[in-house]
Amino acid sequence: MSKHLKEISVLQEHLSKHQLKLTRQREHILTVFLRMEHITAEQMYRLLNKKDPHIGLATIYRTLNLFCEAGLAQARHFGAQTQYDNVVHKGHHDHLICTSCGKIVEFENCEIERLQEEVAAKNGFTIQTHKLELYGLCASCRH
Amino acid sequence: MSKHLKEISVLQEHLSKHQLKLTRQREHILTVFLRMEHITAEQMYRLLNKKDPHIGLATIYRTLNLFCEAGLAQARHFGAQTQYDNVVHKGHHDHLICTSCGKIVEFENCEIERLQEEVAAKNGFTIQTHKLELYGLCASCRH
DNA sequence: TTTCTATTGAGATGACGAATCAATTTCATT
DNA sequence: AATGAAATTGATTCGTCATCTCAATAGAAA
Repeated sequence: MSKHLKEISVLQEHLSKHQLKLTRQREHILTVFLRMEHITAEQMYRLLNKKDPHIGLATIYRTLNLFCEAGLAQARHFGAQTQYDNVVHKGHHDHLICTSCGKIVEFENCEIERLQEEVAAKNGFTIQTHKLELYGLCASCRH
Repeated sequence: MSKHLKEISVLQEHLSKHQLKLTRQREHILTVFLRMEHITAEQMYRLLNKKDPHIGLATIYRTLNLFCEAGLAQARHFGAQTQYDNVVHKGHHDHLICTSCGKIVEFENCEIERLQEEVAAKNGFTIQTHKLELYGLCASCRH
C-alpha cells in the first residue's frame, strides 16, 4: 500500500469532498487496481477472494464505479463486459483493439489530443477526459 | 423502398450466396435501417411497431446481425447497448458529451481520422471502426 | 464512547441479447 | 399454380452482466 500514497490521497480527497468513507474494502480494491493496467469486476473478485474472502461482487462494482468518479479509473465496454482502466499510473492512453483476437495495444498521440481540444473549443466545451478506441484487425489476424 | 436499390442488391447478393431468403420482415427492417445513421434494436422495434405491429424483437436482433455479416451495418457498443451503424452513411461522427447536463454534440473531423489511420498503420492494424468520445462541460454548464 | 451516516454483502431485480422450437413462409422445382 | 424441403418467424426461455434492495455493520466526528 505504501507505494501508492499519491493515489490514496486522490481517493481520499474525492471521498472527503463527497462525505464518503475510507473502508477496508476500498483500500484492498484500490491496492489491486493500481497494480493492473485494466481489470474487470469479475477478475477483481477472483483476485481479492484469494486473500480476502469477504468482499462481495456488488461492492467491487460500486467501488470501481467510485474510482471512475474520482478520476482514477475509466470504464470501457468491450464485448459484453466492462473493463476498468487504470488512468493514474500510465497517464492517459488510448486503445487499438483487435476485433478478432481481442488484443489491445495502447497508444498516445499528442496531435490527436490537440485536435480534440480544438473541436471542443469550437463547440464551447471544456474537456475533462476522453475515450478513443480504434477497432480493427491486428497484423496476425489479417492473415 | 425504391430509393435503396443498391443496398437491396447488396443484401440480395449476400442472401443468395448463403442460401438465405428475402422476407417481408427483412425488407421492412432494411428500409428503416437505411434511413438512420445508427440505431439500436429497441429503437428499431419501436419504429417498426408503429406501422407493422408484427415483427418480433428476436427477428430484429437476428436481422441487424445479418446486416453486419452482409457488410451493410457495423455493431458498436455504446454504453450498455449495441448501436448498429449504417455503413452507407460513412460520414462517421463522434461525440462531445457534457458531464453535467448530458448534452451530446456530434462532430466530424477528418484530420483526427487521418491521424487515427496513421497510428493504426504504425501498429500493423487495419481500422474497421472507431469510437471517440470527449467528456467535459458545455458552455452553459461551465457558468 | 456515543451517535449519525455511509457502506457492506447476499440475494433479488433488471437489461440486453442470444437460443429454443413449433408454426409459418419462401422459393426452386414441378 | 401446386408442391415440398429448408429457412424464418415470434413468443418465450435462458444466460450473463451489472445494479438495486435492505437489514446488519463499520467509519468518523463530537
